[in-house]
Amino acid sequence: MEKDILEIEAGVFNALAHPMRLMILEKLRDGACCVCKIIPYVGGEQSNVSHHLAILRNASIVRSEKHGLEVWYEVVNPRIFKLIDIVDDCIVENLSKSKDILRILAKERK
Amino acid sequence: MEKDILEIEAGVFNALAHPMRLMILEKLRDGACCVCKIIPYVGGEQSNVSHHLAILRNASIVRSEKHGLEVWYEVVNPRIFKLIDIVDDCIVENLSKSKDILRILAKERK
DNA sequence: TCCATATATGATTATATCTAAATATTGTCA
DNA sequence: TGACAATATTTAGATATAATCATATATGGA
Repeated sequence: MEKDILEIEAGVFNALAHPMRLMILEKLRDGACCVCKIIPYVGGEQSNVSHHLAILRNASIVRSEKHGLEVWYEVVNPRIFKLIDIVDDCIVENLSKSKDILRILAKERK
Repeated sequence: MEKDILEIEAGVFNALAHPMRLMILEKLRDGACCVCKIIPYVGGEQSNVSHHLAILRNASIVRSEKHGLEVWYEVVNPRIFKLIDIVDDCIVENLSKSKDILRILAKERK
């Protein structure tokens, strides 16, 4: 039971573990968006973008809706952005720490 | 430049995208812990656990320290738990929505 | 120094994922 | 109905990842 939850969690993280999919989500920060806008934004093959959209959809991170010929995607739960923001913060923190260390090392070498 | 950040972000999510690694992090919620305690907790081969620890370490999610024969691991930034908690919440939300839908469908079928 | 213990690393195999190209599906309009 | 546009799905080859087994390294003690 507990193990099932971990598998689902891992699935969500896995869906987020690709630069193109993160880029798609950035595009969706401002709200729902047509695939025809997403493709030029992320700059990839149509089939490849579609593939990654399907992965996000299967992980229940986004949902899609048809409007005539177009398909619009939107984020199911905006809290997903909180996740990305936290990771972003942590990365910036780590980077600035590394920078400090480099600076100290540089001084010591003088 | 922007693309580099997305790659690093994806790397962090990727490190979290495995049930055993999430389980290791659960074990580390209470603080630093010896590998010898982690192995029985997650219930896997020693070398396999060690591999997964290395993946978490390479992603700067955990760090290790030797104490005699033992190696102790701890989470670098406890905010990582916030990530897991948010995903957990979202999953629970989704599941309860699905449950509601199933209930409605069941009623309609009567 | 030699041995036992704790952990890490490397090699191998099976499996999953990526990209890109081709093909299929669906909706619109003439 | 037929042709076209937007998107999805399938497929194949290349690449990456996971689990396992065998081996290596480091430490503390006899």
